[in-house]
Parts: sequence; structure tokens; C-alpha cells
Amino acid sequence: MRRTDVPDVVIRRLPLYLRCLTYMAERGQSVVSSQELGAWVGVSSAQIRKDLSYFGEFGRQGLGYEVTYLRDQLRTILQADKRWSIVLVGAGALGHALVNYRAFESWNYDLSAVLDNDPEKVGQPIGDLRVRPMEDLVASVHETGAKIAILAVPAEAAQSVAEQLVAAGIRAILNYAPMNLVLPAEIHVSYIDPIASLQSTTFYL
Amino acid sequence: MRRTDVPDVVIRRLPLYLRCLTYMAERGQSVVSSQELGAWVGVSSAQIRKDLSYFGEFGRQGLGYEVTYLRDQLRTILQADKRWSIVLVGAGALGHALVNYRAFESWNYDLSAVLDNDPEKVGQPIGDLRVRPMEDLVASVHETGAKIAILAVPAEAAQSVAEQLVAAGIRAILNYAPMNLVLPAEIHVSYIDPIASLQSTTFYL
DNA sequence: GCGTGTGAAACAATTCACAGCG
DNA sequence: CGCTGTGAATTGTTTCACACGC
Repeated sequence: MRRTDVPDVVIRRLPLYLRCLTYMAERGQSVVSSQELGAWVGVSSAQIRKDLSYFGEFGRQGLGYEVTYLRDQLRTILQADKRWSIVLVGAGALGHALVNYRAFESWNYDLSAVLDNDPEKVGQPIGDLRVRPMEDLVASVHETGAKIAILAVPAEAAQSVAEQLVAAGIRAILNYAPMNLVLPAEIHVSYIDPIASLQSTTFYL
Repeated sequence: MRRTDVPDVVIRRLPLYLRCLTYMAERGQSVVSSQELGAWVGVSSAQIRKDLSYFGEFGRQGLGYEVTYLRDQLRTILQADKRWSIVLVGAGALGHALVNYRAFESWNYDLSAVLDNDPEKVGQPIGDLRVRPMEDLVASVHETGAKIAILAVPAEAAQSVAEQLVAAGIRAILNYAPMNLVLPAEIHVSYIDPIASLQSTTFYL
């Protein structure tokens, strides 16, 4: 099964399965059925089985899936077993919160540089990092080997900074700015926008 | 067109259109075509037209859409013209960042109470609020009229707190905890989980 | 001509239902 | 018997293509 044959919706569900399996393994559960896993993550058992079937046969008929085995398979598929360096652009309140968010570290993501173009912020410490000027972007990306960047700048700056990131060799962006980015198709962009989420939920209220 | 006839994917795109139209209106642009709007938000022009057609006929043939008119229509559809009170549970680093996030205010959302069950945190000021104990939940929801809650607690606590929110009358939850919530179908839950986003992007790298 | 609104066609995702195996 | 893996059927979404009006 080639990467491009797997629908993107499937890829976006795998982390939910992985998270759930990780909790189950921590609790010492050894086996899980597609039914039980589906109940936890909120999808049908058929969907779980179909999703997994894109990548192989991980279960045993009549029994279910071995929790740690499936967890490790998903880790490999998602490359969550690797350590990933991340460059963060934007040292505002959000940037601070992200640097101090422990979950990155525990899931193998390493926020290894923080940059900002505000001279007031450059040089200030955040966590055990120091804010670097935007001129250091290419150097930061090379030093850290980062392929992923987190964009936590104001909307007006987002497109321009995103282009600089791509020019510096970044391949994937997690964008917290409330702005759609127009970038080459091979760059992967994920959007996190609580306002957009809230606006779609108020439609239903 | 009844609420339930509109696919949820469409509802999730409307905020992106609204955001873009708002920027365009600020810049003084008076008219926009589905083509141009699509280029900005990254969807096809046919999709824009189809999405809007669920709610009415807002454009003019040969011309396009009047920016402020369409913006106001979308605001009404999404109920983004109303002011919404929000109760925030969780006064950790994330809770602090959310309270200080100015975009809520500017998009008509009012973070009107913050709660936490940690006695150390209760009573502390955040922005111009003061952290209240979880026992005040029902009172907070009633005082503020909140129908929406933001959940910013550790994963272990999320399900339990979510149930308390529902019992207190909350109808929609924006969940920052890395945990799927199992709740009655009429409760609307949106998930924000940067780790899950990162894990799906590393699949492609 | 240009650009919307919309059925029809194409494509994509989910669910069904069951063969097959432990 | 229980539960996976999977084609087939169903359901949902996007794109096409064109009539219509400015």
C-alpha cells in the first residue's frame, strides 16, 4: 500500500487509535477488539478494521488485536517512533505556552528553536531556549535538522513567514495563525484555529 | 434548508469563508468572485458556490458576491453576530494562554468564568477573572448563561469534567484535552490536539 | 463576456455482511 | 463461537458543465 493510496481521513484517525492504545497499554490491557477500540475513539468497528487493513493484518480472528503490538505498528506507520525537531516561529503568549507544553516532549517532538522578528523579544529566554532573530531561520533549521515548523505569529505575518520557512527547507507546518496559507502542494499544513471551531459549533446551537 | 440537511463539512468551511471576507472588507474590497475567494481559502470555486447554495442565493450573475453582504449573511448563519459566553475549565498554562488570547473577545466570545479543582489555583487572578472552584460550576453556567465550555484539563480528568459540564447545561465543548469524550449525541464536541495533528503530518514526511 | 446556481456525473468514504480462521 | 479482513452496496461529497441573468 503506497502512501498516496491511503485516504487522508484515515491518516487523521490513526493518531486517535495510537493515543487510545497507549493509554490501554499503560493500564496493562493486553488485547482489544475493534469494537472496544471504536467505542473509545468514537468510530465504528468496521471503520477501525478497514483503516488498519490499509497497512496490513494486525489482528487475530476470534480474538482481536494485541494492544502493544498494534500500538508499535501504528507508531512505526506514523513515524511517531522517531524523534522530530521542530522550529517555532512566534514568541508571544501562544509561543510561550507551546514551549512549556510538556506533551511535545513526551511524544517525541523536540521544540529546538524559537524565533521572532520583534527586537524586544529576541534574546529573551523561554523555557531553556533563547529567542533568536528571524535572520537565524536558515541556520536554525540546519542546526536542528527540523522538517516541521510551528507558526504562532499574527495573521498578517503568516503567509510571509510560511514562505520563508519553505525556503529554509521546512516540509510541514502546524499553523496557529488564523489564516489560510498558499504554499506548494508538497508542503503539509495543519490548521489549529479555535475561533473557526467555535463558529462551526454555534451554527448548531 | 434545515440545519440537519447541511453536511457538517460545509459548516466547518463557512468560518474560513467568513474570516476571509472579514479581511477583505477591512481592506475595502467590495466584490469577490467564488474563484477569488476559493483561491484564498484553498477550495474550488464550485465548492464555494455549492456550499453557499445550501443557505440561499447571495451572489449576482456576471459579478460575484458583495463582500460585506456575504460576510453579514455568514455571520447570521453561523450565529457569529451573537455574543457567546464561555466557561473555561482548567487554569493551567493553557488556561492562562486562552484567557489572554485576544481573538476570543474580538470575535464575540466572552470567557466569562474560569474554574479549577486545584485548591492552589482557586482564588488566583487570571486576566480580570478569578479562578473559581469546581463546586461553582452550576452557578457559573447559570450566572453567565454559557452554553459553550472550553476544556483545558489533563486527559485523565476530561471525561469526568465533561459529564459535569453536560449536567450543568453546557451544550457544546471545545476540548483541548488529548482524550475522546463519550457524551450524548446532542452535545457538540470539537477537538484541538496538536500532537494528533503532528502525528498525521509525520506520516507524509 | 462573466460568474452564479444547480442538477447530473464522478468520485470518495462508510457501512454492510459474510467467508474464513483461531 | 467470536472477531478479523474485505469485496460489495450504500451513502456522502466534490466536480462538471451548462442554463440563466447581469
